Amino acid sequence: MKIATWNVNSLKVRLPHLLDWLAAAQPDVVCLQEIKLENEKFPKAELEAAGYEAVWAGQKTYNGVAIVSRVPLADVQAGIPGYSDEQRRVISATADGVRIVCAYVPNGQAVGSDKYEYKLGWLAAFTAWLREELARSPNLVVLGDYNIAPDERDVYDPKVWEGQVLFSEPEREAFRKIVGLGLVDSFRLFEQPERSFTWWDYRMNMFKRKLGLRIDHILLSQPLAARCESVAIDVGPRALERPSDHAPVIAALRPQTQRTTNESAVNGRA
DNA sequence: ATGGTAGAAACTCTA
Repeated sequence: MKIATWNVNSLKVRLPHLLDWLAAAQPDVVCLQEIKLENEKFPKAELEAAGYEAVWAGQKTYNGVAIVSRVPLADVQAGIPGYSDEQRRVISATADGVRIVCAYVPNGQAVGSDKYEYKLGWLAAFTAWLREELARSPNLVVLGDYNIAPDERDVYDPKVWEGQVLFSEPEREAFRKIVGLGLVDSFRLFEQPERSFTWWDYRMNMFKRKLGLRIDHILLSQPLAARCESVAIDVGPRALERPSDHAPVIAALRPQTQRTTNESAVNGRA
């Protein structure tokens, strides 16, 4: 199974990019963030025509998440149970025996701001819930826009970003706590190019200058990490006209029945 | 030190 995450920054604007990318990358599941549209305006028919079903939790103007899949989705749940939040940031479903949590972590705006406090409180609630979810579902993937660069390697200039929102120590500590539940940052299971990023500010030609952050992540439970054979950032869509400011990240998982030592190709489609 | 861009919406907020 190929599973991906992509903050599309408006699904209305980015639908052509998404449809092109589905055809090119052939993911089985794509988790979307910042769809920025009301539930009634979700492009269900367009995705169905491409062979994908979807579940979503949208709202007007801001936030909004969706899971798009060509594998049947079951047990859909929106939000963090017991955490009241008007902002649509989480949707979960099960596909092919894998429990999928699609998350859009708050941005936090600036260290010390009200939004930053909301981000840390949100992360605490998210983490407490994930602990239970992981106990219920050993095959768990928690993916999305975390709005946290966990390591110095994940920031184009750690000196510039030290103490700044997206890279501040409390945020990175919150990320480590999530990983500490027993999850793996799948991207780092494999050798990766230097300066691998998933987000580049629209301003100041940051993408062309290759100055970005790695803030979108695919965290896998141990059983899924054992099945993971590749993880990559696809910068292609970020280079298109009128792009999202984020690039998709895609992970390939071997089938559950296959031995982890088996080297036969299961990702034959490019 | 500021502003630079993009999206949605509506003259501003969020990222």
